[in-house]
Formats: sequence, C-alpha cells, structure tokens
Amino acid sequence: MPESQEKQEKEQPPRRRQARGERRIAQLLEAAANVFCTTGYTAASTNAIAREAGVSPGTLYQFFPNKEAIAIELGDRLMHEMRETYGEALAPIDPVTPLEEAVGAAVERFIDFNCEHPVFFALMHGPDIPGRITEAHDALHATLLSRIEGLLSSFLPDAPPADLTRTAHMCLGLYKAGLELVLAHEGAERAAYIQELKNVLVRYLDPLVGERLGHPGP
Amino acid sequence: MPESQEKQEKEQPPRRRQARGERRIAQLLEAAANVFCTTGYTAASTNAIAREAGVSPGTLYQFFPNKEAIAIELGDRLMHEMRETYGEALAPIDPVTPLEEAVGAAVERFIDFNCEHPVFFALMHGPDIPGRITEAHDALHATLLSRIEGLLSSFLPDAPPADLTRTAHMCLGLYKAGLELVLAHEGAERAAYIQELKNVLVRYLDPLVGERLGHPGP
Amino acid sequence: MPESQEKQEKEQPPRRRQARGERRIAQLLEAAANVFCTTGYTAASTNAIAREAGVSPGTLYQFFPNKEAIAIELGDRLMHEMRETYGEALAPIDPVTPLEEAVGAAVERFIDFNCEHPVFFALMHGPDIPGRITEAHDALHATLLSRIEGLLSSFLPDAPPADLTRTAHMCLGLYKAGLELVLAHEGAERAAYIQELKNVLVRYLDPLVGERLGHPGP
Amino acid sequence: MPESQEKQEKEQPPRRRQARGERRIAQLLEAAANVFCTTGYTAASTNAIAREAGVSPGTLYQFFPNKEAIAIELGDRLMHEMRETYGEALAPIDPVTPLEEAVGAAVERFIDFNCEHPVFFALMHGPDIPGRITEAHDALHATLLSRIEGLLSSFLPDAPPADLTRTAHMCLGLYKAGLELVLAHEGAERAAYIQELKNVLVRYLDPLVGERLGHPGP
DNA sequence: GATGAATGAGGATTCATTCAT
DNA sequence: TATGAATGAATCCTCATTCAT
Repeated sequence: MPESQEKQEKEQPPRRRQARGERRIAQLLEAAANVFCTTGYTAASTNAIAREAGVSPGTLYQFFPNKEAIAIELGDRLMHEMRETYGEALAPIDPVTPLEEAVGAAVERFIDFNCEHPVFFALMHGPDIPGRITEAHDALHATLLSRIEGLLSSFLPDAPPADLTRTAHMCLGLYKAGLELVLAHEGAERAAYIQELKNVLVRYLDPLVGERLGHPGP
Repeated sequence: MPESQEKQEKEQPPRRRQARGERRIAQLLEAAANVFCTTGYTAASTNAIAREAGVSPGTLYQFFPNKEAIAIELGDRLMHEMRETYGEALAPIDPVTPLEEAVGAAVERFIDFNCEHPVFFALMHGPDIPGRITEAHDALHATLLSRIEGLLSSFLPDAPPADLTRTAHMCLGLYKAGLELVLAHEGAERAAYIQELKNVLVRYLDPLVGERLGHPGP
Repeated sequence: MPESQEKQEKEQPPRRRQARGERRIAQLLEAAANVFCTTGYTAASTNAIAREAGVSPGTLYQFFPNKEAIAIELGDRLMHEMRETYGEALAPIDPVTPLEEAVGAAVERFIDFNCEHPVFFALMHGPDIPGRITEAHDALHATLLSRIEGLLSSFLPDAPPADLTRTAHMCLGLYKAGLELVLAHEGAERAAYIQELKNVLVRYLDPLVGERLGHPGP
Repeated sequence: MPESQEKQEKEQPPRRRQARGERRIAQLLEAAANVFCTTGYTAASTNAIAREAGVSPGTLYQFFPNKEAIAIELGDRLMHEMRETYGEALAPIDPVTPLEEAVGAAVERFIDFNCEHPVFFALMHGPDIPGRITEAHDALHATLLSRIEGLLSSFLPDAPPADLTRTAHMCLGLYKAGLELVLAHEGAERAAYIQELKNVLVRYLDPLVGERLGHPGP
C-alpha cells in the first residue's frame, strides 16, 4: 500500500512531528521544573534547562522564545492539571459545608498538589522583586486568585466584588506563607504547621461568613 | 607634647581613616539598598551596587568580601535601627493591653518601618530558592523571630516553647504575606489591606490567648 | 532510503558538528601553545588564549572548562605526537647499543621535539610553586617518566624499581635543566650545551650500567 | 641635660627613622619570602605581601617601587647571607681536595642553605617563561654563577673562560634540577636524591678535572 | 613615614540568545 | 527539527599602583 504510505508520509509526519514536538515540550518543561526547583527561577538558566532535558540550547529556543515563556507554559499546564485533578468542583461548594471542613479540604488539596509538583512553589514565589511581576508568576497568580475567588463566593455571596478580591488576595498570600513553613518542616512539625495554616484561614474567614444561612455567628 | 602625639599616632589614625571608610560603607549600603529594592536581592550585582554608589568595583570589595556580606551588614543595621526606633519596648507589653490594640500597633510599626526602609522587604524575602537560605536572610529572620517571640510570650506565657516558636513563625509569615499585599496597593486599598492583615493576626492569635487573665474567651 | 537517513541522523550529525568543533579545538590549542610560550603557563589567561585564537571567551569555554583542561589536552596531544613521531620504539632498545649512542639519540630526539613544539618546555616547567603541582604538568611528567623508565629498564634490568624510578626522575630533571640551557643559546654554543647535556647523562648513567653484558666497566 | 636631649632629637631621629625603615624593610622582605614560597613568585601579589607584613600597601610602596624590586632585594640579601655563612672561602679550595669531597660539601651547603631559606628556591626558579628573565632572577643567577665559576676555576685552572662559564651554567642547572627533587622527597628518599645529585655532579666534572695535578685520570 | 581608600583594567566564567549546518 | 558552535556583554572578584590625609 504505497499510497497509504504516501498518505502517511504526508499526513502523519505533521502528526508525528507534533507528537515529537509535544514530547520535546514535555521533556523541556519537566527539565525546567527540576531546574527551577533546584536553583530557583531567577538563577535558572536556559542552558541548564536544555542540558537537564538532554537537548541542545537551540532546540529549546525552537519551542520557547525565552525563559519566561517556559515558566508561563509550565504554569499553564500546572493550572490545567490542577483543574484536571481537583476539577472545577472547587467552585460549587455545598453552602452547607462547614467552613472549617471546606478550608481544611482546600488546604489539604493545595498542599498535596504542591508536594506532587514542587515547581508550583517555585513559580508562585517567582523573583523576589516586589514591583516587577513576571508574566509567568502573574498568570499563575491570576488563575489561582480566580479559583479562590470562586471558592469564596460560595461562602460570601453578598460580599462586594472588591472585598471578595481582596479577601482572595489575602487567602492566597496566607496560603503561600503557610506553605513555605509547611514545606520547611517534616513529620509532626509539618502536620502542626498545616493545622496552623488551616486555623489561620478558618479564623480569618469565619467572621466574614458569619451571616451565611445556617451559619449564624457565635 | 610628644605624648599626645603618641596618642594621636595610636588612636587617631585608625579613626581618621575610618571616617572616610565609614562614609563609603554607608554610601555603599545605601546604594545596595536601592539596588536590592530595584532588582531584587538575587539579581543584584556587586558591580551595579558600586555603580549606584558612584565608586569602582574595587572600592566595594575593600569593604565587603561579597554580596552576602553587604546584605548581612544591611540587615544588621536595619535591625539595629528598628531597635533604636521602637526600642526593646516591643517585648514588655502590658498584659492588660487588648490583643487587638497590641497587634494593631505592632503591625503599624512594622509597616511604617518598611515604608521608611523598603529594602527591609527585599532582604526578608531573599532568594527564591526554598532550601538555600542565605546568611543575610537568615540572620534577619532570626532576629525578627526572636522579637516576635518576645512579643508573643507576654500574651502566651504558658505556651510550650515549641508552640511559641511555631506561632512566631506563623506570625512572621503572615506578616510578610500581608506586607507584600499592602505594599502592592495604595491609598484606601492599602489601608484596607492593612486592616485585613491586622484581622488575620488578631483572629489567629485570639483563641490562643483566650485563657489570659482578664481575657476570657467569649 | 529512510534507513540511511536514520543512520545519518544518528551518526553523522555528531560528526559534522565535531568537525567544526575539532577545528576550533585545534585552533584553541595552538593559540594556547603560543600564549603559554609567550607568557608562561601561570601568567597565561584564558581571555588571551581566546583572543589569540580569534574567538570569543565564550567559545573557549564551550570546549574547555578552564586553563588546566587546555593544558592537559595540550599535553596529551603532545605525548601522543611524540609517540607517533618516535614510536614506542623508544623502549625496546638493543642492549648492545652503547650507552653513549642511546643517550645521544634520545637527547637529540627530545631536543628536536622541543624545537618543533616549544610549548612542551612551558608545560614541563609549569607553575613555579614547589608543592602545588597542576594536573597538566603532572600528567605530562608521569608520561615522560614512564617512557624514560622504559628506556632505562633496558639498560638497568636488575635495578630495584625504586632505584629505577629515582634514576628516571633524575634523568628527567637533568634533561629539563639541560634543555633550558640549550634553548637559551644558539648556534655553536647551543651545540656545545647539547654535548654537555649528553655528557652529563652518559656519565651519570654509565656506572649504573657498568655490569651489563658486553659493557664491562673500564 | 636638655641639650643633649636636643641633640638626640636632632640626630637620633634620622637614625631612628632609618632603624625603623630597616625594620620595615626586613619585615616586608620576610613577608615576601613567605608569600613567594606559598604562592610562587608569579602569583604573589604586593597586597598579599603587605598584608602578611601587617602593613598597608602604601607602606610597601614607600620602600619598594614594585614586586620586582622586592625580589631583587630579597635575592641580594640572600646572596649576602650566603657569603656571610659560607664565606668567600668557597672559592679558594685546596686543589688537593678530592673532587668528590669538594662537590659533596658544596652540595650539602647549598641544600642546607635552601632548607633554611626556602625562598631561595622560589627565587631561583622564577617565572616559568624561558626568554623573559626577570631582573631578580637574573641577579641571583649571576651571583650564583660567579660563585660556582670561582669554585670550578680551582679545579679547572686551564679551562678556557667560555668552557668554564658553560660548565658553571651546567652545574647550576643540574643543581637546581636536583634540588627540586630533593625538596620533593623526605627522609631516606631525600638522602638518596642528595646522593644522586652528588653523583651527577662528580661524574660530570670528574673527566674535566682529570688532568689536574695529583688527580691523574684512571 | 604610614595609612587605608581608591582606582580601573583585567582575570575567569556564565548566560541568553542566534546561526550555520 | 535538531544540533552544537558562536557570541559578547555581564558576572564576581583581584591586582598593582597611586593618592589624600
């Protein structure tokens, strides 16, 4: 069947190439994740990423125009995977779920996700410059914020948008701070920090959701 | 008066030299603060610091062996100034002071200090690598933690040391997270974030100090 | 012929690249040889080598991690060429050859080799620090020593290994010393020094080989 | 006695200053010797010497215009001390002394001197560039050569000057080579190398002095 | 004399990126 | 596509030397 072969050669190669390209991209992203974790985002070099991926620098630049782009794509995939793993189900939470339970579950999931994808942490913190936010960092942040806002909106349906946004920012910030401490410890101490992080969030949010139906304040 | 001359030879020369050097050091530290704020600690280069200070690289290295040393000295001076400004008085807090008031005041002071010394923030966050903690970062952190522990111990006299330390770590982390948000906003929004930060800390700590004399839980 | 293409993909690309690289390496090594001869090994700078080679510093570092590595490779190639030129035939010398003749030939060859590859001298002397021996220097030395030991063992088949080694060290040292003087002179004077070097070695070795068959001492 | 005091103040200060200067110079030279031994002449830095001497760089430059000058002065003093220690007596050697004894004694003395003044070795070898001889190196060399020539002339009274000079050069070279090996070993092995060095020199010189009175060749 | 500050060119090395193959 | 060679500016840091005090 030379014809079909011809066809294959004409149609499949694009596919194959795409497939190969996908593999390369995945390979590069994984390498980048490793390097970001090891040396931090700022200190990570594209050459190091290419080396870790076992390809030449030129190859890297065939798929990504620069380091930023790698981080962005990595963040995107991370967000995508988070959605795949935990689903959009994050958002529609049964309003009857007690806050403590909801927060506890969310924190657990976030931490689990982080442990499975340590680069998440590296990307979230990004370069230490306060003002200059990188695109990658930013995109990740925005996604996370919107997810958190989604979560919060179930509990705070009446909050003004500005307040909601602010609360989401706070929650994300607190979570990041807690995560840093959690990751810095192990065993029982880690568990204790996880509990503290939950406490922080629950106690912070509790008064805000006090007026919810079925959740009369104390 | 050969005697006085002898004295001069033994005491003055070191001082005289130090005068210029001291000025240079201050100048370099100020430049370093600027550069750290602008580009972040990790990306800051010694050459950039020297350029900012208007001196040659060699001059910088006559006073500091490397970037780390600059950061350490900067952190030390910052801590010293913090103590000068707000005094050891942070520690001995009247136990009758309501938690809210105490936390509010502490937060205000910390934020004020940060606004006056923006490099504080840059130093606190340090390089984005999770494990690799730099000396400078570390020293600053340790000092802050001990100050916070001191503060907390007035409120939590009965807490086991491990818990106290953990709580201090949490507070510092929360504060850093809040500060980042505060600094990222201005005007009313900044004020709102400051309030949120206070809320977070008060609500987090309130249950822990519930058993204090005169502060029975609700 | 997809198969041959596969082969090309697997075998040729590495080769093709190496062609240019190989040329660059040769070019860099030649430049290094020049610089080592001109300024000495210690004072030679990688930048100077790159400049001499007409490439950028970065290019040099794509092939060699540092100056040492260049010297090592240079030494290796030199040793290889020496073997190519004079062959392993150095070792198995007809035991009936008179010592004077053998030493004379060896000295001539060594000197010729040096004149063709002046960097040999620079590498042999290495940095002037007594203790701190560099790898490059060391490797060259070891190779030369083993060659000399091989030569000597034909003449001193019964010498204990320790003595043989010591004698080899002496011969190499004497040769280096003589070479320095030879290179420092020209014309008739150079010839005279060459003769003196031969005399030194022959007279030094003669008593040691006195007991050889057919070479009864006087 | 204010007058005499006045006198002292007017006359002694110059002396004192000279004394202080002498001390400084000695101090600097000793420091230089240490640094030359530790890091080698080429790599030695004037700043390091000043530091080792416990003075400021400026002070060093008040006594020596550059590194070379330090080495030269160091060499001069070394030569002076050698003369002080072993005297001009090196030259007039009893022509009846057997060559072996004379050479053995000379080698012993040279080696002893080196062990007491390790910098001697560093200075003798100097920078590894063949052509570019430094002044310091040169001066030292010249002195040593003339001493050796003196020694040799007792044994070779009839040798043409050119031959004498050449032989002296050879002896110095051989001695340097041997010294390197001697210093590189310890204990019994060192002793063995010392013996070998003596052998080399005796055997090299013996035929040359064969015609001396009372020393008929074998 | 003595100090230590100052210089600025030069050292090794790395990096993001581009280019020829 | 993929390679690896090439770049050159930028990194940190050192050095011989000079200068104001």
